[in-house]
Amino acid sequence: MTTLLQRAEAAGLRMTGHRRLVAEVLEGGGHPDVETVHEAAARRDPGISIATVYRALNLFEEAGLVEKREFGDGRARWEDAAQDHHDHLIDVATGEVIEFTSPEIEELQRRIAESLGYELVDHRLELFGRRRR
Amino acid sequence: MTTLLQRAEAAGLRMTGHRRLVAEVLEGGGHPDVETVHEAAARRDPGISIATVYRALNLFEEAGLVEKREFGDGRARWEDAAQDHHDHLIDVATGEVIEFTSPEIEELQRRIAESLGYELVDHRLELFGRRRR
DNA sequence: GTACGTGCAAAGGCTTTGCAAATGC
DNA sequence: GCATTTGCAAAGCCTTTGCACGTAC
Repeated sequence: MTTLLQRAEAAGLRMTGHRRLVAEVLEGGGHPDVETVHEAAARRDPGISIATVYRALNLFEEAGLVEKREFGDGRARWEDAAQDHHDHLIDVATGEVIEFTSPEIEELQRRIAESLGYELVDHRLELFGRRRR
Repeated sequence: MTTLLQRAEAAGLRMTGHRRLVAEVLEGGGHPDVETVHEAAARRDPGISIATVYRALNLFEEAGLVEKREFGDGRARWEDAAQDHHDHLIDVATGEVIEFTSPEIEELQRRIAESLGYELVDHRLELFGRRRR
């Protein structure tokens, strides 16, 4: 299992201290927004600016190493793209994000796109739910 | 079949001339962004400001009459909520938005949420595709 | 030494908002 | 008349960017 850092180096990116920090934060998992990534990185190197975090995230995204998500609250969330593909369920009460996978849904989506005359290149699926008591 | 205007009145909203214009534009269908709604409304009454369009759309949304969509390009798109529920396929080459419905996917989503211990309250599904030749 | 990375502050894009004037009922 | 709506411009929020300075190799 390769780390984000290893994949970034394999992609030919120059991995400076700051970029390493951002990569390590993302490896911590979750779906942090930019500010959260910045705070976590700044805990280890207070010198890192938020502009650098933005630039690093965009750089990683262009290289296909991380994924940008929009959950509808106006700011982007980021996650390591190394993991298997998954979708998200957002707890409407707490904002908690739960990951899940469903080969069935993936296949159904592909078939729907096809029936409309399209080749599926990407998709976005978010469920919003309320925890059952 | 009720119009957006009729539903807005039924909801107790004061439907001024400007709000009527915004409602009529949305009834024209499609997935217009705010600027597009404003342009269309201003064609009929050049006096309407974009602030009023924003306020009308948010008002309608709070009343559950229209839906706000985010397709990842940074601006919101709006549509009349009267129609049957549907999802969207976005043509990655042209940005064209195609609506579709799939009871199978709806049901699958409900079951997935349930298996995670959640009651599904909403969802968002967008497919991104490339037209097949 | 040259290209690249970074901090800072300014600017950009979309959206909201404070305020005074206009409008609806 | 009085509350609500509206236009305008300013401000807010997230994100990007210009520029000068630092750093990597």
